[in-house]
Amino acid sequence: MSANFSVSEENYIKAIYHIQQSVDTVSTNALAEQLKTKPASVTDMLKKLKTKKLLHYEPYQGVRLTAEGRKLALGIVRKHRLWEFFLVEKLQFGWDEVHEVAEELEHISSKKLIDKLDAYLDFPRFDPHGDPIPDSSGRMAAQQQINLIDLPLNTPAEVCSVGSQSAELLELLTHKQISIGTRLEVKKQFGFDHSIEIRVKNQPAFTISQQLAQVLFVKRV
Amino acid sequence: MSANFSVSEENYIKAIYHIQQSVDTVSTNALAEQLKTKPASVTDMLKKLKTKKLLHYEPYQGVRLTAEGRKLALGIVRKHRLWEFFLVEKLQFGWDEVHEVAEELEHISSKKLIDKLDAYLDFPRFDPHGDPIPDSSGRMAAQQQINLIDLPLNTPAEVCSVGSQSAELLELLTHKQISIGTRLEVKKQFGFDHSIEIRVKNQPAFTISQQLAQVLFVKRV
DNA sequence: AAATTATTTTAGGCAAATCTAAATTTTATT
DNA sequence: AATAAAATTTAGATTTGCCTAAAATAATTT
Ligand SMILES: [Mn+2]
Ligand SMILES: [Mn+2]
Ligand SMILES: [Mn+2]
Ligand SMILES: [Mn+2]
Repeated sequence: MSANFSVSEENYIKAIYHIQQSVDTVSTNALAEQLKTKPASVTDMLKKLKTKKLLHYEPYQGVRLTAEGRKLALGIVRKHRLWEFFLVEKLQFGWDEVHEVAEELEHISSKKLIDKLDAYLDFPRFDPHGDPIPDSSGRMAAQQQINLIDLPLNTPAEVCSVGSQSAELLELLTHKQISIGTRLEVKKQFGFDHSIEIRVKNQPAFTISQQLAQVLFVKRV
Repeated sequence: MSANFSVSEENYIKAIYHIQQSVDTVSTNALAEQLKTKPASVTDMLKKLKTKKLLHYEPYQGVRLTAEGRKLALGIVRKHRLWEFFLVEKLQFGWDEVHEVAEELEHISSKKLIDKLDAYLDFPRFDPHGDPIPDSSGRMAAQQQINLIDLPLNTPAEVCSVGSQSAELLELLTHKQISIGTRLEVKKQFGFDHSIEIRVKNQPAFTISQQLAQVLFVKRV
């Protein structure tokens, strides 16, 4: 029961899982880009993971996780998000500095460890970026985040994650005084450049670009 | 600054450090046994670690850590013991089930993580087995444990670790009602078979074999 | 439909970490 | 000192995960 997979294999499975959230079938190139590796290396790994029955793969046809592959992916996502929660809630990390560390911690194999950590943290349902945490049987709450672009007018919402951690984005967010937890609503949408006008608390409304809105994720409050 | 070492390299460095606690220079065979690998593999790795200046090695001469190697070893030992403390104190693991998990956790690379964990745990000085935890600059308390064989007569002491976790040993300890934290003193030593008579609390004294005494470590209280 | 372009796979190679078997060196014993 | 035994190293393979360059296939454009 429950084989042991390498860090590389786990990273592939998790990446496929994430890409499958938006497309049905995952291409070799998409995986190579996500994993910062080359398409030829991806093909090699796909052949191996197929023999391990973690995914469906036919040459040139792209790839989809099997039920078993999805189960493995959910286990890794669970570990990743629980560790992120731990780092922020207990160790006082900032939400923008936990990802890389969790990228390593998610590969610690002990199931007992992660279940005890879950209990210690009091079974959190969302990680510091607002993403739902699968429970020990792989179930999780529906994604509550939507892109700021898709938030209807005059609907109060709260920023719960950002789609990038680049220094340039963080600089802009700092200047605009937007951070995780900021309450806002959209007052106007401009079709010409897809910029939107938002209002934070009772301050005067201001405009943000399409590019910025696209990396902001919010949930209704 | 501060290069990045593989899990394998780190395990070798830590093993050499531990063996050097009892002998000055570490043999290829001793390392192979400790790491459950073959002497030929050890030789390969020693050549590599030598080029990385972590140890002094001349063919057939055995091996000793350099200052840099020792520093790396202390960092790994620090991580191992802090994680063990975390697992026992926060996650309610038993002291006898933390070693394997810590064996993985000790290779998580973030220095910030380990320093924040240290602070969160309130800078513990000893791990659940009574072994001292190096601080962030590599300093640690002197080893306070001594072998039960070496405890003088009529000196109150407390069991703080056992030299093995075999099921057979644990069965015997359970039967004798000895566990981590048990207070005892040695009442008699028998030269013939090196068995010793000990007394736990106010119960009647009883005898334990040399083999058992040799795997029990205590500190004076 | 043919040609061009993009995607994906194959072929061949490399570095890390391991192994077995054979050769070498050191240590212990006669 | 010579021999036997033990420890260690070398030689040659293997597996994993990655790479580049070339070939094959699929998708798009003319
Ligand atoms: Mn990872
Ligand atoms: Mn997250
Ligand atoms: Mn280890
Ligand atoms: Mn310990």
